[in-house]
Amino acid sequence: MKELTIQQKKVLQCIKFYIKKTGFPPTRADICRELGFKSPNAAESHLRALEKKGYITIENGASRGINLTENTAEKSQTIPVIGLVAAGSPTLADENIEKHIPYQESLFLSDFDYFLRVKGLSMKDAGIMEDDLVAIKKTSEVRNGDIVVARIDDEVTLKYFQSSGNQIKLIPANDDFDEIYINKETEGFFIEGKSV
Amino acid sequence: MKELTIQQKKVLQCIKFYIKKTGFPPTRADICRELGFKSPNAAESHLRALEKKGYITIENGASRGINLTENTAEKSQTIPVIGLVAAGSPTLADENIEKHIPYQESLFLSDFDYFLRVKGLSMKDAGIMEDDLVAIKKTSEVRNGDIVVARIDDEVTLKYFQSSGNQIKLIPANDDFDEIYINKETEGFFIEGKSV
DNA sequence: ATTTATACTGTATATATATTCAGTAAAATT
DNA sequence: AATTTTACTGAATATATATACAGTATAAAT
Repeated sequence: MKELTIQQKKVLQCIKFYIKKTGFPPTRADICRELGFKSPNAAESHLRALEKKGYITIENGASRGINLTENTAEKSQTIPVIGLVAAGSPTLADENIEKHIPYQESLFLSDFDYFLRVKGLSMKDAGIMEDDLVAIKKTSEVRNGDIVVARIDDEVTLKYFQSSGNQIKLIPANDDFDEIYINKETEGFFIEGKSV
Repeated sequence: MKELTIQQKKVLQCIKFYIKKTGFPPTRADICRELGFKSPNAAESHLRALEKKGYITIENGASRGINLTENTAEKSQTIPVIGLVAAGSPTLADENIEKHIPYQESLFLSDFDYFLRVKGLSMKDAGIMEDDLVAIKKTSEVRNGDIVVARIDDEVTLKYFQSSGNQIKLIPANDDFDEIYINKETEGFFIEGKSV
């Protein structure tokens, strides 16, 4: 497939993002708003270029008639892989990223932000073994029973989440490990995300 | 979530189908065309009902501003599971369906039509073991190297596909089994689908 | 018994939207 | 050196689209 220019890539990303956010494609005006163009024709021209290069199809006459071609929709993106080590990780800071791996967006539409490489066997009874990759979504909205990435100061662990009142229980899926009890308000305690 | 009426379900299905087909949501007029309504207000009313019941959100003023809510988009559907047995299966006829299993549409967007439960170990070197489920897409467009569901008269097997001219080779992934040679035009020979 | 929800047809309209035309200017290609 | 592509602004417009209003009729809920 023909290479895109930087601007064209921006427009394509803008379309993808807009669809992800709203559920439907943007209008010319929407693209202008997102990218700071002052004329709808700026968007129009880029769309026609993207169409010509085979990244999208445009239904003529239809509003929001933009369709990502199969190739574009499934265009492999990359997702960072982060190692679960004791001190301070995971963060998405560059120095913690093991590598980026390509993935088929269509296969993993349930959205997540990164893969966590598991160290240790504290979740082995949940089928999560050493060096497994767990898809993590960054969120602090977790429910009882969720497998969460919890940070206590500089230590980060993967555990089942169980909350009752102000008391939070972090439960490993391995009898050889102990449960952790912690208060919601504890300084330095934070839910980084959950497994999806 | 509040129950939908039959008509409302039809409209919701229509929206899902339209999005799958075109990549963007339908207009009121599109829905009317699909479902045979003669007034755009018929679609409008149904949309407002679907919105009220929480199945969609509508961006006011925007064209095609329909968004399936998370619950609706990920609404578990069911996929049939078919046992791979010698005589005549798999077909989607009711009597051959083991059961329907719910699945998260978002997790398996690469579309397929049914799961095939594998009997025997003829594909073991491809990592497909007895009782594994293989996702099958009904198609006769297959390429060399695809794992296909091939039917010869009443016998159905899962094999690698290799074609040269009119000659087709069906190759098992297990040295204990023999390759099958067959002519494209052979009566009773048919490619049912391929593994995805 | 009255209200509300469902399920439409039919008409009308403001506006959201695609799309064309006329330019300008720089960069890339031929 | 001439042409094409990229990358826009700015204005104009036909039409695609949402949406309100006026009805009709049946079923369900209160």
